[in-house]
Amino acid sequence: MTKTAMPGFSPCNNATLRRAARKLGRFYDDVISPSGLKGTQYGLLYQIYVSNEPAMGTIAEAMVMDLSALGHTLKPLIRDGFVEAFADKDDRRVKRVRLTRQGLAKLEEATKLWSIAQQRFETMVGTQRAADLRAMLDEVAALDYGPPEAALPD
Amino acid sequence: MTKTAMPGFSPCNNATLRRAARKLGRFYDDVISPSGLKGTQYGLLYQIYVSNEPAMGTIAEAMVMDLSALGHTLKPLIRDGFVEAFADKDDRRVKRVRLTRQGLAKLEEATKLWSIAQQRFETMVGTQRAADLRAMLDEVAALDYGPPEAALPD
DNA sequence: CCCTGAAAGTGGCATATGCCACTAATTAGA
DNA sequence: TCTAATTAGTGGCATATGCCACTTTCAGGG
Repeated sequence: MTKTAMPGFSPCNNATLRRAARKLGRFYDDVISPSGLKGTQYGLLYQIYVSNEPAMGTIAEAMVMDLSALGHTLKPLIRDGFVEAFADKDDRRVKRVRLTRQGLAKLEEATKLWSIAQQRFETMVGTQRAADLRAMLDEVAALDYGPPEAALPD
Repeated sequence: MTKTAMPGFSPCNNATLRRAARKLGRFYDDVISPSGLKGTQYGLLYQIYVSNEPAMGTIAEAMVMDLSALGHTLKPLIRDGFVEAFADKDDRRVKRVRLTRQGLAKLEEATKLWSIAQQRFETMVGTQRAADLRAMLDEVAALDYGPPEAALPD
């Protein structure tokens, strides 16, 4: 087996994770594309859908995403009328978001496609192994890479 | 435990993978940042380093990355003098790349930082579990999501 | 040797993500 | 109550990634 025939096989956990993310992302994107949404956008609409008119910070936290990055990612979805934002009534600093009627319709349309991708993937790696993988990834996403220095209790 | 205290827990393999990639990416980025490189750039320099004056297409394949995306990502590294490109002598369509003296020095500098991140991560999740995770991710990156339609043999 | 089709990159355009510097709105204090 | 510190977002800037339309080279078939 020539080394050029296989992936990079770097021992770096980060590089390996990104490599897999690129590949899987393209797969989901391809399958979901007929809806006009990217995989990431589908995930964002879904997160908003399952939340209760969440504040931006809440979504960012749930998605383990930078708040400003979320704001950027949200723009095209708002521009296309799938999501609408409004100020919180008790704290005007807080901006909440919700799906529009179109957004909900688009989410439902995309969910059918997502199911195909999801199922195809799970058929290939096995439902149980996929669940194990997600569990491991959830753990990674929840890790607390303690503060670089200081910030110790008391 | 309030639900806002944990990640989104989406059943979507793609969303879960991206979520973990964002978190881990930031961790490695933070630790490697003193070198001035991002985690992705470190990975790219490393890949070039372990290859033999690879053609762009070869790197793209090894990293399971789009060729044009690789070209874009390579620009800042060439601009900063860490990588240099040159045409293949037998096929002028092919562009090969290699690390410059500075690039090699920067890679060595960054590798020390990378080791810290790598070790901190593995201490948290366990060396064996990290290896298992990478194996699973390498498998995902190597999957063949057969052609959408047609393209069947004969 | 000329023409056609495949192969390798480039550039433009759009989304994905982060960090940093700021602004606006709240809350904690004196 | 007026001010300092904190919290939630925004905008700008830079990298990360992809897709598509081209341009340049090669490899073949006549």
